[in-house]
This record gives sequence, structure tokens and C-alpha cells, in this order.
Amino acid sequence: MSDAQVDEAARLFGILSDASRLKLLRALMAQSLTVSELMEATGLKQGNVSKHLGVLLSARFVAREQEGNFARYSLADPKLYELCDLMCLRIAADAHQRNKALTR
Amino acid sequence: MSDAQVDEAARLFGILSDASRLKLLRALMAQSLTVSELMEATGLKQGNVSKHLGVLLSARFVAREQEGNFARYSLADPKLYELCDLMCLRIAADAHQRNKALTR
DNA sequence: AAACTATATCACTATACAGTTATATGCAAA
DNA sequence: TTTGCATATAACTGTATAGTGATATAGTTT
Repeated sequence: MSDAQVDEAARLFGILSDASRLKLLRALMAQSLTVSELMEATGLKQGNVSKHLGVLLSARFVAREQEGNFARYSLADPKLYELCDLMCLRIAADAHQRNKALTR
Repeated sequence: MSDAQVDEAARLFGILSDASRLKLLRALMAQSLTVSELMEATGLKQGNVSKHLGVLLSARFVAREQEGNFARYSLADPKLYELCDLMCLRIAADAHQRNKALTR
């Protein structure tokens, strides 16, 4: 694996390292949504949502489709599900570990 | 999924979002190594290696074992392999896409 | 065209953190 | 105990970026 590939992996992990972006992705896992709908779903402000979507778009984690005056975003990468699932499993396993340690 | 869990997922992704830390993990995938060996394997300076290992340790991605004067680190989370594999696949798929787009 | 709406972008501030150097801690050999 | 080595930690600097408010861009309606 080349240095450039490691850098790229780090960059992609970095894009997933923000709670606001994860919330946007989570909302999009259920259905594709417009910016306004994403504002509502996440509680983030408009400029912030657009900025984060731009980041996600640049990494091709999401796709953008113009619908008249609206911009509809959808998940573009099936690997996202697996990546997030894995991390969630990891968190659950960790919680379980900690729990066992406490009650032992 | 709670807000706290989303935050935790973001934090863990963040820990993987640094090229130096990924290089350390990659080196540890082959075998457990001491700090000095990791310096050699990655080209990073001592203080930097220790700091990154501390971060990885705090997330339990690695484990630490004292061996006399040395500290031996090893991978502690089997999910790391899958996470990194997935991201690498994603990068490869992306490269393939771009390649196809160019030669089309 | 003018007014309105949805989205994108800009400028700014505050915060987090990677890398570096220097120093501290702790184990080990003499 | 003194010396030396391996590792950890502290202090500092520079850089990146999240959030915000204001503004710009584009499409839509009247």
C-alpha cells in the first residue's frame, strides 16, 4: 500500500470523523433528502448543512441531484453501510466489555 | 442510535483519520512491535510515535505490554482489519471508477 | 422584470490537534 | 548508586476545520 493510499484512507476516515456528517449520513440511510429536509432532520443550520454536504460530495459518499429549486442528496456508497455498521458493532462490543468489567 | 453513540463513532473514525496512526497500525498488522521498532518502521520521531500510540491505546485499538525496558504494542481490535480493508476496497473501487471514466 | 425560495459560498472566530524539542520517568547494567 | 537506554509527557507552534452570520447564486412564480 502506497503512502498516497494511506493518506487517502486517512482523508476518508477524516470525513467520517464528524458527528454532524454522520448524522447527515444516517438521515440519508433511510431515504434521499433535500437540504431543507436535512436541516430539519439534524437540527443543523443551512450553511453548515451545505458545507458538510459539499465535503461528503467531494468524497463521493453522497450524490446530488437538482430538482427544480431543490437539491436532493442520497447515499452514493454502499460501503458506507458496512463501515458504519462495523464501527457501531465496535462501540457495542466496547460497551459490553466495560459492562462486564464493572459487574465482575 | 443515540447522540452519544454518534459522537463516539465520530471520535473513533477520527482516531483512524491520521496517516501516521494508520502507518503504525499497518506495521502492527504484521507483528507486535516496540516503540523503537515502530519508529524505524514508520520514520516517525520518538515523541510523536508515543503520542500516537497513546491515542490508539486510549481507544483500545492497540494493547501495550511492558517488556523490561521496552514497551511492546500489538493490535487489540480484530475489527480494525475489516475497517481498513473496507476503506481500501473503497479507495480501489474509486480508482477503478476514475480509470474507467478516463479511458471511456 | 421583480419578488421569492432553496442552496452555495464567503469571511470570520474559536478550537483541536499534529509535529517538534526538551524534559521527565522508569528499568537495567555496571 | 551511577550511568545509560527506552518510553512517556510537557510546552509550544502552526495548521486545519467546525460553526456562524452575511451574502451570492440560481431557479421559480407572479
